[in-house]
Amino acid sequence: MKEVKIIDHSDKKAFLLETAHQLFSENGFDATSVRMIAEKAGMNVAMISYYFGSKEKLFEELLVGKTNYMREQLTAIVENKDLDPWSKIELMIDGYSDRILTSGGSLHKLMMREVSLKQRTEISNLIEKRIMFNLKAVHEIIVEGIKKKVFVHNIDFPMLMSTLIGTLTQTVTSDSMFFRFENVDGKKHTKKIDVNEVSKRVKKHLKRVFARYLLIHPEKYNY
Amino acid sequence: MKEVKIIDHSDKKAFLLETAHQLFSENGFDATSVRMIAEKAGMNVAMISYYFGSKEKLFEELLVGKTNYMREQLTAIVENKDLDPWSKIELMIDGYSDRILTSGGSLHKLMMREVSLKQRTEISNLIEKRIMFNLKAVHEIIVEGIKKKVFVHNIDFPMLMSTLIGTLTQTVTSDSMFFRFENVDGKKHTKKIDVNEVSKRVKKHLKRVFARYLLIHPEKYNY
Amino acid sequence: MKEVKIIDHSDKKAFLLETAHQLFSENGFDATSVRMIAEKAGMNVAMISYYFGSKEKLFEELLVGKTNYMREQLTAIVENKDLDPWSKIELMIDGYSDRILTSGGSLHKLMMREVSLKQRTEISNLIEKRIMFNLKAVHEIIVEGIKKKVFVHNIDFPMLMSTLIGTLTQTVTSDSMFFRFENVDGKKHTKKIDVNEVSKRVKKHLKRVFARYLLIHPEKYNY
Amino acid sequence: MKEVKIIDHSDKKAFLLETAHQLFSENGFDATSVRMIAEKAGMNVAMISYYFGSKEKLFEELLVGKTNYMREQLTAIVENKDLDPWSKIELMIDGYSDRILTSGGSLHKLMMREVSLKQRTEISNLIEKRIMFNLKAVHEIIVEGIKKKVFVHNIDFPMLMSTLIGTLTQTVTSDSMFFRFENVDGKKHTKKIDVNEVSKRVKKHLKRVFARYLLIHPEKYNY
DNA sequence: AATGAATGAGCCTTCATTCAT
DNA sequence: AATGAATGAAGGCTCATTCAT
Repeated sequence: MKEVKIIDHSDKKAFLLETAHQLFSENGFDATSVRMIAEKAGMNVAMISYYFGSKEKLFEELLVGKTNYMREQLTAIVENKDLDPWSKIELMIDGYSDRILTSGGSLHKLMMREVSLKQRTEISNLIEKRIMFNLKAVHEIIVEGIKKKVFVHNIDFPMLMSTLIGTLTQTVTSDSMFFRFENVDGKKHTKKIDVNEVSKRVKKHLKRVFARYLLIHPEKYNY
Repeated sequence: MKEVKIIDHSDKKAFLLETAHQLFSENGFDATSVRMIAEKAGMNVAMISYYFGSKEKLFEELLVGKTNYMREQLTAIVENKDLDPWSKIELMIDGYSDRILTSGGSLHKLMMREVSLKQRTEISNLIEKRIMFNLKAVHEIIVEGIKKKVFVHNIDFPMLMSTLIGTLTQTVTSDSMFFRFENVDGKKHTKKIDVNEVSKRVKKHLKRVFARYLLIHPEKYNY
Repeated sequence: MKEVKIIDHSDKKAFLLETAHQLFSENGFDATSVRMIAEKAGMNVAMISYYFGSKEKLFEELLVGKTNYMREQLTAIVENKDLDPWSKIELMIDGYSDRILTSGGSLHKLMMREVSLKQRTEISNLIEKRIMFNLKAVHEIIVEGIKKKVFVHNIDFPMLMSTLIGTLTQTVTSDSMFFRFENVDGKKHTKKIDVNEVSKRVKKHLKRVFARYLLIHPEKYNY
Repeated sequence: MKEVKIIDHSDKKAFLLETAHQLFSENGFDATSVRMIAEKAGMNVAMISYYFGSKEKLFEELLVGKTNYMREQLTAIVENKDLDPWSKIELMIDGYSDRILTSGGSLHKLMMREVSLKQRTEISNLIEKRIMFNLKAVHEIIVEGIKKKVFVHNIDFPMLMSTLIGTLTQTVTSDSMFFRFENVDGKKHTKKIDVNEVSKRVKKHLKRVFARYLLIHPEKYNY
C-alpha cells in the first residue's frame, strides 16, 4: 500500500524564507547567493526560482511577511480611544524599538541598506511604501495631540520622523560602537552592553527627546 | 634652464578616485565593478590594481581622503577658546550637516552601509575608527558644558550621538520620502524640496533637539 | 514496467577528466587553463567548478584515479607466495615500466614536475604519499630477499629507489634524446625508436642493474 | 662639478640574472613573474625586456652561464692521459653529483622540468643540446674503456645515461622523501639527512651501480 | 512538483610587454 | 640609458537563472 505524503508544501517555502532571512541579515542581499540559501535549507538551487521567480522576489515576499505585525500594532494604538496622545507616542516608541531591535535589528538594517542603495527599485519602493504607511499612523497621533493642545504646534514632522527612525537605525548599526565612550559622568562602561539594556536606554532616550520636543508642558514628565 | 613639468601624474589617480566615488555612491560597493570604474574613467582595468592594489584599497583611500576635512574642522571648534559650549554644539551640528548632506550624502550613506554590513572588516573598522575619532571631539564639548553648568548632567551620550548621526543619515537616506507628508500644520509641501532647504531644516531641527536635551535653561534660546 | 536509464551521468565528468589529462600532459598544470579544458571538452567553463570544485581538485581526482591500478598490482605481487624474491623484483620492474611509459609517460612526468615544483602543496603531498605507499611494497620484497639470503644485505634502499624511479623518469623525459647517440658498439640507431623497443630496453636494463646490485649470485642470471 | 657614475652597467644585468636564478629555483619559471624579479632586484620591470628582450631570453642566458663550468670540467677529465677509464668514470660521477646537488639541485630541477615540459621549445632545445654535449664526453670514456678491455662490451649507453642523470635528478627531486624509509638493515634514519651525507651516498651508490654494470672484473673494487 | 545539470555573463586580479619621456 | 605608466589579454572562479527530465 502506497504511503501518502502529508507534507504541507508551503512548509518548504516558509523554511526557505526563514533561511533567506537569516542569511540576508548576516551577509546582506548581494553577498548572499541563492546557492547559500538553498544549501543551508537543504534544498535545490532551482527551488528559489521555482517558488519565488527570482532572488529579488524572494526578498520582497520576505519583507512583506516580516513587516505586517508592526503595521497592525500601530493601527491598534492610533485607534485606541482610551489613550491620550502622549501615551500613544510612548507606546509607539516602545513598539518601534522592540521591532527594530529584534535579533540585532538585522532585518531593519537590511531594509535601510536597500532604501539607501535605491538600486533594486522594486524593493526600495516596497520598503518605502511600508515605512510611509506606518508613519502615517504616527502623523495622526501628533495631529491629534496638537488639536488637543497637548503638543506644541510648530513641529517639523518629517524631521522628527528622521530622528525617530534614524536614532533607532543608528543604534542597531553602530552596535556597541558608541558605547565604547565612557559616559559624560566619567563612569566607564565596564559591563558588556546587553541587548535588553540597550532596548531600555533607547526607549528612555527617545521618550525624553520626544517629550521635550512635543509637549507644551514637558516638566510634568520627569524625563 | 631646466624645464618644469606641469603635468601632475596624480591627476589620473585622482580622477579614478572621483569616478569611483560617484559609482560607489550610486550603486554601492558590491554592485560597482572595477570594469565600470575604469570604463567610465576612460582607463584600463589594470590601472586600479596598479594605482591602489585592489578595489578595497581604492575604497579605503577614498574614505580617508574624503573624511579628513571634517576631522580638522571639528578639532578647530573644540580648541577654540572664544566659544561657549553651546555655540560649539551649534557649530558642530552645522559642520556635520554640511559634510553629510554634501552631494546628497552619497559618501556618508556609502559609509554607513558598509558599517552596517560589517562584511569587509578592514573597511568597517576604518570607518568606525574615523567616526569614533570625530565623536571624541563632541564628547569633549559636552563634558566642558557640564563642568561650566550650562548643560544638564544626566546625559546619555552614546544615545545622543545616535540621534545626531542617525537623524542626519536618515535625512539623506529617506531623501525626500518623509517630505511627502503634508506637514502637521496642514500645509502641503508643494514646492520640490531642494537641498538647501533640507540643510536649513535639519540644522534647525537638530539644534532644537539638542538645546532641549542639553541645556539647563533652553528657554533662553528660541528653538 | 519501469524504464531503466542507460545514461551514465558521470560520462561528462569522466570526459572532462580525460581531456584535462591530455592537456595537462601536453602543457603542464599552470599552462593549461580551465577555459582550454572546457573548450576542448565542448563544455562550459563553469562545469569544472561544478564537478570538481576547482582546477586543483580536478587534478587531484585525476591523480588518484590514474594511480590506483599500480597500487593494486604491486600489492598482488608482494602477497603472491608462489614467487621467489627476485621474480617479484622482475615483475615489479615490469609493472612500473609499463605504467610509467604509458602514453609517453605524460602523467608520470606531470606528477614528477609537480613534486619537483613543490608549489601546490596539496598536490605535492598527495603524489608523495602515493609514491611512498607503492615503494613500501618494494621495500617488503627486498627485506624478504635479504632474509632468504638471496639478496646482499648492504643495500642503500633510498638510493636504489632513486635509481628505479629516476631511470624511468629520465627515459620518458629525455624521450628519444639519449638515443641520438650511436651506441658504444659503433652501430648507429638508424630506425626510429618506437615505444615498444624502449619499453623492452628499459626493463632489461633495470633488471640487469638490479640483479648485479641485489643478488648474491648474479652469475646465475644472464643479465 | 658633476659626479661621474662609475657603475659597471653589466653589474645590473648580472644581478638581475642572479635574482632570477634564485626565484626560478624557488617557484619555477611560470610562477615567477618579471615583476617579482625586478622588485627583488630593486629595479624597474621594464629592465628585463630592456636587457634581455623577454622573460624567456633571460632564462636562456641564465642557463648558458650556469652550465659552462660542467662542460669544461668534463672535457678536462676525458683528455687527461694519466687516468685509467674507471678513474675517469669515478671523477665524472663526482663532478656530476657535485654540480647537480649544488644548492639543493634547484637549477637542475628547473632544467629538467623545462625539458620534461617541452613547451618553450627554444629553452628545451637549448638544454637538451647542453646535456647531450656533456654526455658525449662520457661516451668517449666508455668507448675507451671497452677498447682497453676494462669495460664489458654489451653496454646500453642511452639507458645507462638515464640511470646516471635520472638517479641524480630523483635524489634532488624527492628530497628527503625516500629517506623516510627505515633502511633494509632495520636501522631507522634518526638523524636529519644533511646535504653532505646525501652527496656521499649518491656518489657511492652510483659508483657501485656503474662498477657492477661496466667492469669486467668488478670484484677488484669493493663496492 | 521538483531537481541535478548546464549555461553564459560577469567578477577581481595578474600577467609580460610596450610606450612616452 | 633607464623608467614609471599604461595596456590588453588572460587567469580562475562565482553568479542567478534555465533546461531537460
